[in-house]
Amino acid sequence: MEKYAKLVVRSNTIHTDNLFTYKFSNLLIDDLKVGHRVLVPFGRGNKPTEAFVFEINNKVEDNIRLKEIIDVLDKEPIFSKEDLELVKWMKNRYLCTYIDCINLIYPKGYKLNNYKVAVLNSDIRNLDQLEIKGVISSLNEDEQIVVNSILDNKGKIKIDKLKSINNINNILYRLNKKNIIDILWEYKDHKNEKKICYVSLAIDSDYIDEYIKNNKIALGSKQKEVINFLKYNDNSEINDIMELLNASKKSITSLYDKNLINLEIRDYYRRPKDIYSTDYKDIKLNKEQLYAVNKITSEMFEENKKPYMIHGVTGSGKTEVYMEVIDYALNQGLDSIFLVPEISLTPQTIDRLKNRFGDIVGVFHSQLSEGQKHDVYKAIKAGKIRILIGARSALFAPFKNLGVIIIDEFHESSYKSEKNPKFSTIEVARYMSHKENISLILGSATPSVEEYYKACNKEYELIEIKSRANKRPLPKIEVVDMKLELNNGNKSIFSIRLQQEIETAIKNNNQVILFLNRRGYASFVSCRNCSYVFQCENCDISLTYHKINNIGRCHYCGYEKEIPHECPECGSNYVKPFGIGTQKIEEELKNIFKDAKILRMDKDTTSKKGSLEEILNKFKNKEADILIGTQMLSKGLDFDNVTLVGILSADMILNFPDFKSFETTFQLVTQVSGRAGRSDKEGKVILQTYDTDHYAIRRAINYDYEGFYEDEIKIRKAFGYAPFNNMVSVVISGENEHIVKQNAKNMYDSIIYLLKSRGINNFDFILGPNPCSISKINQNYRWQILFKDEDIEINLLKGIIKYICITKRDVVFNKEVNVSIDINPNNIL
DNA sequence: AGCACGCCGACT
DNA sequence: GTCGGCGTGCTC
Repeated sequence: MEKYAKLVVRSNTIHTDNLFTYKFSNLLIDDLKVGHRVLVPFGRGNKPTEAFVFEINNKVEDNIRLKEIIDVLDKEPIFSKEDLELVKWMKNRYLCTYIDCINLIYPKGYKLNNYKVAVLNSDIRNLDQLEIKGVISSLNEDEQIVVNSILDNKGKIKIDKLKSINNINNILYRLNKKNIIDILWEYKDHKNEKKICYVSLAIDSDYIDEYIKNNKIALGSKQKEVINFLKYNDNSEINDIMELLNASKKSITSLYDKNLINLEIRDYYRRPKDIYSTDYKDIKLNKEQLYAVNKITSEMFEENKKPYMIHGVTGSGKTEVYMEVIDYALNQGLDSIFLVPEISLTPQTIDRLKNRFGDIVGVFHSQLSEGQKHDVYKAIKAGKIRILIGARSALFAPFKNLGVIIIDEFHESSYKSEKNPKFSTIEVARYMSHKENISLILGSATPSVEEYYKACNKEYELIEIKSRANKRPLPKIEVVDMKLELNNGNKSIFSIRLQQEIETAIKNNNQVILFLNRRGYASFVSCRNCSYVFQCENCDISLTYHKINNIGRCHYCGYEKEIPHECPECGSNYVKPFGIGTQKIEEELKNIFKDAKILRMDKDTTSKKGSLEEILNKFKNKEADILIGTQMLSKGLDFDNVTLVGILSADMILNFPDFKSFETTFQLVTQVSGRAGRSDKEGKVILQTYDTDHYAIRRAINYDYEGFYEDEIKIRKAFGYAPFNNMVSVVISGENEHIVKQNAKNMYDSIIYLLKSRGINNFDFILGPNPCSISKINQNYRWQILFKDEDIEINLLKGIIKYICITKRDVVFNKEVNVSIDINPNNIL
């Protein structure tokens, strides 16, 4: 009997993004299942290629010549039926390729090792020595060299090894034509699975010396050392022993031959190191927290339950609620996924989980190496990890009995992926929770307006936590009008009020956090004479000034340039940095508070591994009075001794050209303010702004989320933004500006043509084509067309975009442009 | 994409 | 006749 498999091959292009049909023979018929990873010959050269089985059928529709599956790559299928459904759903939802989705669910720990070989043709192989010699002598010199090297290598050689020979491709081609050699693909199955050898004593440590003496076993001095070492460190890794005792592998394995030790090969699981540490506190839940826990745990096994949204003020102890829920699930045999916006910014949360649950807590995020990802993947499959904390990609961990998904600070933009597939973590989690009856919990002090709207429409079970866990009131937020400040002659970045408060705080031995949403020293450098602005050479972005090396740096591509004293345009000496960044804050602060110890936390000071933890630890240990930072300090940090938070310029985000900027401002002000007064000490917040009347500011200083929501939702409705409409962004980019522009226009025309043919004549829902706000990144010009699903059904709209951008890609677009589709993008720059 | 093949012009 | 470069077209 013969069966047929439809599968997806690993090939990084939309041109092969299809299900391909292969047949497979009796050999595999019992072993091969849907979800298996297999090896298939692919393309004209039949290159061995990794592939994923999506369907298995007994019949095949049309009689195209089918190739045969070579091999099954794993014992068990790596994907469940649900996984494959999820892949198909995501592909359709985000208009990406199968492989994009597969890469999320299955880390590419496995590398196929492909190579081409030249072998003697079977006709030649069957000849006797003398006849072969005859054939060889009929060849030219080059050909003889090649055939002889094949003969020297037992009739088969890797083509790579012949590369030093001139014109090798042609020689091989000719030999192949003359029917002397065949050229074939071969592969080596190289699994990226580290194994580690563990060494233990075969005899009880108390009796081993006696055993050696009685049996008259002769040992070298190194071997004696090893035995002694094992007496106190039984079950050690062989590598450690070799390193610590400077022993050779042979000296250890010969102990095995003498029956003194056991060797055991086990999977090696690299645990990421923890640097940050907190003290364990025994915490009693308050009424509201208990209600939340009971609500969620009591419904855990109910079908068709709604996802939960916990709206709890900052410091309301949401993490405690999550941990209780995880604990309950654990006791019921269910595993949990705990998602955080960015793993590197949440050492405190990781630590709390590890403190409470120990070794079964795993950490997963996209900065792990492929090997490390694979380790975590395997540990989860083996049941060694029951709770996984991680960034958005952790959502796809291969738990068998997943019971709980928590999305903490779910309003954060990092939950929307910017890479293919450009998925929304909340959307995918809701899909999974619905399909597999998982308890989904979204938590935030400042829910996104979109999701809160859905909660109001009863799509979520809304749980409010209004009291802070420590029963302290939220810190009072005081607004300082920077216009007045300027009128009164204060040109500094710091208002008089803020300076006073900083001084008081330091005097009382308390700590201060200052927040500014821009790193670097100055936002741009320009000439006062001719208003020339220093720009990145690769991007349409002005360079941010970094004073340390007197350089301008592009925050998009990393381009750096030394800033000259003279203007390259007009030659004047009036080149000056403008705007403020965290570096400048630090500098000015040092001038005002000469004795204060200051730490700065932004992307520039935390890029080195462990440096973030170092800064946090230093601040926690009161080695500094003031911590200056960007966004990254708004997230969940817990410092007992901070009594003052200064928000230096709330306008920076407010004036950002994006429909979400008011929401972002409200969220940041609330989140940053929440860093003050987290323990027994009362906290205070000073907020500096030029726009004291803006509703985002006014609502934020009163901690009035509902009020802000009411204001904001009206605006969203009036302008047709989320949650009332979906938005689809298509960005066309490439090195040739003219072709990019032409292609964008081409796409627009094609879409108009298609819409007209369907009787649609109102094109108001299409914006563009226009150059993107950032019209060039990394030497690539960018044009954009934006769509809203106003007056058009979202699936029709997506169908049309899919048809133009994917199905008819080669007709509409040039080969050298890149087309990127984003459903509900975070920003439209 | 990435691979193989074929066409063409240059060179011996 | 031989060599190597590039353009083209397909992938069960």
